[in-house]
Amino acid sequence: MVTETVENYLKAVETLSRQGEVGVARLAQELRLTKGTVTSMVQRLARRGLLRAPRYGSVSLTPLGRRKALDVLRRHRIIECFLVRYIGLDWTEVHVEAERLEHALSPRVLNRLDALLGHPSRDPHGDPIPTARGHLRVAKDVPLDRLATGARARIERVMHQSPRFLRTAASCGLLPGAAVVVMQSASGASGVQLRIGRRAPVRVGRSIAQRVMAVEVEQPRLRRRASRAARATDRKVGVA
Amino acid sequence: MVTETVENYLKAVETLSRQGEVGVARLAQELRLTKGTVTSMVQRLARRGLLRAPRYGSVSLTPLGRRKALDVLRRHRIIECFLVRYIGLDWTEVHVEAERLEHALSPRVLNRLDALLGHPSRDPHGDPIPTARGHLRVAKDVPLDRLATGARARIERVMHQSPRFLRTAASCGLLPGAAVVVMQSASGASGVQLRIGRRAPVRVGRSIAQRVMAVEVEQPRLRRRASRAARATDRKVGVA
DNA sequence: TCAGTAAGTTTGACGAGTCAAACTTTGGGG
DNA sequence: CCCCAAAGTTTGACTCGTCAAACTTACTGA
Repeated sequence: MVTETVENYLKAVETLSRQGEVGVARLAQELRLTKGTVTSMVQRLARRGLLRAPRYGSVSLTPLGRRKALDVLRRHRIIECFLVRYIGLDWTEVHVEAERLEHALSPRVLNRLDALLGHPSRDPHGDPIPTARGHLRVAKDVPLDRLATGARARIERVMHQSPRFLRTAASCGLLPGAAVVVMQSASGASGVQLRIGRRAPVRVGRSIAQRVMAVEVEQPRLRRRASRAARATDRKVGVA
Repeated sequence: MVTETVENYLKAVETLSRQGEVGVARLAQELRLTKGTVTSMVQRLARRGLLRAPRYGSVSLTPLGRRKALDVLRRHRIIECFLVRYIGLDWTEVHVEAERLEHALSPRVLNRLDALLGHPSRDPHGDPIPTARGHLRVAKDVPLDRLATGARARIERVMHQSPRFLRTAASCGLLPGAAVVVMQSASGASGVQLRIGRRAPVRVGRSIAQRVMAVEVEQPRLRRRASRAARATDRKVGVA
């Protein structure tokens, strides 16, 4: 039987492994447990064939474990969609709710939700939803602070769970789907200067720019007044 | 912290106590645990002030415990409504789904659901929904096998969790809201003969008749042929 | 090369929740 | 009045998930 706890470990390994090696310390931090706890749990899960845990090495999912992890992730993200669209929760707040509900959702209810939502491919944060057969589309987006000056891009994902963070991002227009133009690319610790949609340019701090993912767009849409240099002195919408 | 397990114990005590004394054996049967397990858990809950557990006596809820029990019940029943109305599950099947989800529902989501549903007062089985302030309307309905011949009544509740049972009841028209006329009251082990809605009369077995609750109705709706065979003789059920 | 530190593991302990099996109490029928 | 079955309790054991603290390993940089 896969308990809630086990599901959380698998989910954590899956998500962390998209950003590098997954060590015990990293997992412990993510799950808010001690290293010792994680070591022993990870060893048990390895014995159960859900993940690989080479001694002193990086933890990784077995095909079985990955399957189950994507299953949880699918439930999580579908619930997020549902909470936003039908229950009317704000997208900045759904994560924690989904975290609780994801473990209590039967396949039957999940399928109905999925159908009701029209089989969405992304959750409200822009993260891709694994398919029912356990396939997860790999995103090829890039954090804002890796975009060059002049680049035009579309926001794909805002990768953070904290409502605080998400509200900040949302308040300056950084939400999935938004069009941005890089006025001044990231350098040093100073962040990026962006024009987001039709708003006046804003400076976005590193901590945010690293967590907001975008894809470049060649044809932004036809514009007549291409140059609108420094009209941005008022309107201090958001800083970070 | 009130765990899922604790919630289930409290809910069981609450529901069982509406049908008599709540002993350890009864609880154990309901929760599908051994008597020993229940004894020890019940003692712990008593220590925590959630219920009273006199040695060798009947278990009962303290005000605090009752409050929490009704809270769970409220979540359970609101979810049932929701699953039927929005998710499109059949009312005969929602119980088990609600059983899982009830523990994962935050107050915030619960309130949204409640509002979305228009603050329903009954769940799909006809059971009353406790209010947000912890008040539960006492039903004054009566099982079908206590109705006299000639009685006209409205089905209020179908008190069973099993989809099998509920489908059987539903298939002969016994669902909350249905109008029935007792053609022949229950006697011995032979059940009741009923006319349900406009259907042809059916005989309903004891096991079902005991679990389907109804309230008598004086004016069934205007009828022209007021006088009929066996009417005034056996009205021993009426409240007045 | 090697010391210091970060990462990982082990150990011993604990609470929750459970069972099986032995034991005790209660209450009703002969 | 006594006995016995049903109800309730106790005991000892187990798994899961967790922690703190001691310990080991691996890596980094001086």
